[in-house]
Amino acid sequence: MKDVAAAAGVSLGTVSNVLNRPAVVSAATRERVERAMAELGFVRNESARQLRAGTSRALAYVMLDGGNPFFHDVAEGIETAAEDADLSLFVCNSSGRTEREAKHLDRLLQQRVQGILITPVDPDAPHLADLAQRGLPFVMVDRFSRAGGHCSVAVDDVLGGRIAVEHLIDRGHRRVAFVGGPASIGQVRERLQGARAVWAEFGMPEEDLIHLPTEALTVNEGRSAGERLAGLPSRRRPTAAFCANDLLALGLLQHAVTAGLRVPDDLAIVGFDDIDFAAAAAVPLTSVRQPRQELGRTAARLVLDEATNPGHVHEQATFVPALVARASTGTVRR
Amino acid sequence: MKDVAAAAGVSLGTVSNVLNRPAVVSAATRERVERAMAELGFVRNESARQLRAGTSRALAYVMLDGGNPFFHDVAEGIETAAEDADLSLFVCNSSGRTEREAKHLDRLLQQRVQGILITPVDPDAPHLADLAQRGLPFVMVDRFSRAGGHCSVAVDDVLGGRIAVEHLIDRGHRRVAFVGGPASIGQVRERLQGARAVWAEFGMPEEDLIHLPTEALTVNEGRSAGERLAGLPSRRRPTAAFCANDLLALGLLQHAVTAGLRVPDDLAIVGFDDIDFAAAAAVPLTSVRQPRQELGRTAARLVLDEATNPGHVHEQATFVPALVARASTGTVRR
DNA sequence: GGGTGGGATTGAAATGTTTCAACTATCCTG
DNA sequence: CAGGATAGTTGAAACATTTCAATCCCACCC
Repeated sequence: MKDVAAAAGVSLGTVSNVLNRPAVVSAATRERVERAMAELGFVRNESARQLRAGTSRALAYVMLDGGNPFFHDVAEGIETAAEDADLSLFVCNSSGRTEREAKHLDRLLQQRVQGILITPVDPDAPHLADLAQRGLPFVMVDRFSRAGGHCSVAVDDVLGGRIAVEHLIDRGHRRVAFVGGPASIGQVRERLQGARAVWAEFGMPEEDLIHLPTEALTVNEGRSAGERLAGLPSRRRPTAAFCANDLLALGLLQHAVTAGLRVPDDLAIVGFDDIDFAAAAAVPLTSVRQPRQELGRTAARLVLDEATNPGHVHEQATFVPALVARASTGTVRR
Repeated sequence: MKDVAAAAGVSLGTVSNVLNRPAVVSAATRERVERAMAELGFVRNESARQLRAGTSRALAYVMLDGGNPFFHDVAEGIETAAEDADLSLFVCNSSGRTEREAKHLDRLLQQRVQGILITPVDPDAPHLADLAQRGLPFVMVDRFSRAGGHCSVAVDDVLGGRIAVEHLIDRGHRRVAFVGGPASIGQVRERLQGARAVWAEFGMPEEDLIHLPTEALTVNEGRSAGERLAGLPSRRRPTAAFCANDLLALGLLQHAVTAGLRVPDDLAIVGFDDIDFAAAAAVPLTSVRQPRQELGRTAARLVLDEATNPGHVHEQATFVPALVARASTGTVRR
């Protein structure tokens, strides 16, 4: 800026005015300054601006699993909202590892981001409580914590579980597997809880809703669950599976097809999230849709409100999931 | 830092020493300062550090399509390398839109990142030339530009096209479709070029390698290509398709299966990239593998070399793609 | 007791912006 | 023509850190 000022024959303050309050400087000077900037290839130094401002013009989203398209879609939603507010978005990926998450948060704190959106590995981890108590605006995405003291955005997972299993009962299934784990993930617990609730309401025997636990919510784990499922004695073998997310469902689907099972006739499958690959699977996957972009946009809205509005009150936004029925549960069982 | 210094009864300089050269300060003072930092919840201000240092401790990757898992894997590779060098990585997504890419680059320039890795929308866009001429280290990932003046990292796409089509010829196919577009994407052109080269070398008639153009490299476009393919008169209809990437291949696969075609018997399919979903498809997809993480790691290595080593010379790293044969091309045609 | 060496600490400058009170020049009004 | 309003411009302070030359203090040696 000093060089620009010299080149244009004006003071530093004027250059700053051109940048920040163009209206107050005369057209002629403005033009001269702008030409000087172009000639010198001037680029504003963001760190100096930040230092002066005390905060960076950025939000951050720390996502749980970059390999899961679901989170990518959430990030898209956040990004559109951030763009509207003229903020940058830093996207970080904890890959499900607590220490990586902590490292990212640490860095973001040092960057003085305006707010943090996070889908945490563990919603009750102490480093999250630190954040809140530091007064940094933050919003939990797709998770709740017992603690409170912050906003959160998620769908009603219990309801999602109910919808999925009710759909299967509707289709005539009387023995159903719930595929998902580990139980440390709140989502998994709640989806299972919803599943069990409808199951009981329809008067089905408890032991006919079989829980096949997995170690993670990945395609690989879905395949391995498929193997275990195939290994069950045929009179105990479920005719349908409700998977805690679409990656599991895709893995299970793949195993089923390779093993020569017909989907949905031999095995019906319901996933969760409704990622784009679900519709694109060779047997298009019935899934419980979450409003992914909407989730992201709302989260961004909340964090911005917390950052700018002194009268902000924390809010737990809950969205309603919806069943998207496709071929993988297509036929009614006799 | 001022507060910390006051609390610990030392000068600013000493606090800085504790942070940056702990060895020079006596154990007792260090301990006192560290306690003060903990008590006050001190967090280093990154913008001030940057302002002083003149550059941020970060790299950036601007990817072309966040919805394509391929780029996510590349980003993972970059991130591991960045972590080793103790740098942050900013991941941005241009979503294939030039103006968004330009906006991201502009921001990154303002942030004074140490280097930029980019899979550009158009490798010859003027704003990329600007970068190079500004002296900012940057590396093109998965793309080449005619211009030179920078490093790049990619696989040999012509060879990839050769491998794919040779595999199909091997399997007995005599009429093959190439699915991909738009031609503005260098990758697409080169993969097609490789395909045509082997096709000619094996003495096949040119008109039996049919180009089905697409508007983008997405699952949806793959499906629509499937419709066009099914619409061909049966004596012109190919028995196999080589798709410019896996998303197209998955879309095509889905359409084929829904339309009642058997894969690979009625239609064999080869994709490109070997993303995780390829193996997980209901008919596991034969694909040309790119070393995705390796690509990212190498790109990061190159940009760091350019940033730190004054004797740096630009390098065009080329990797060799490999065929991963799976069920979608499983049987030899009579 | 004076001098030396070295470890520990300090103070000041520098980094590139933004902001705001103060200043100048110009024009208008009575 | 004095006085005041207005538009445009300026200068200095502040932001939080790092660096480095300078200083201080102490132990040790002759």
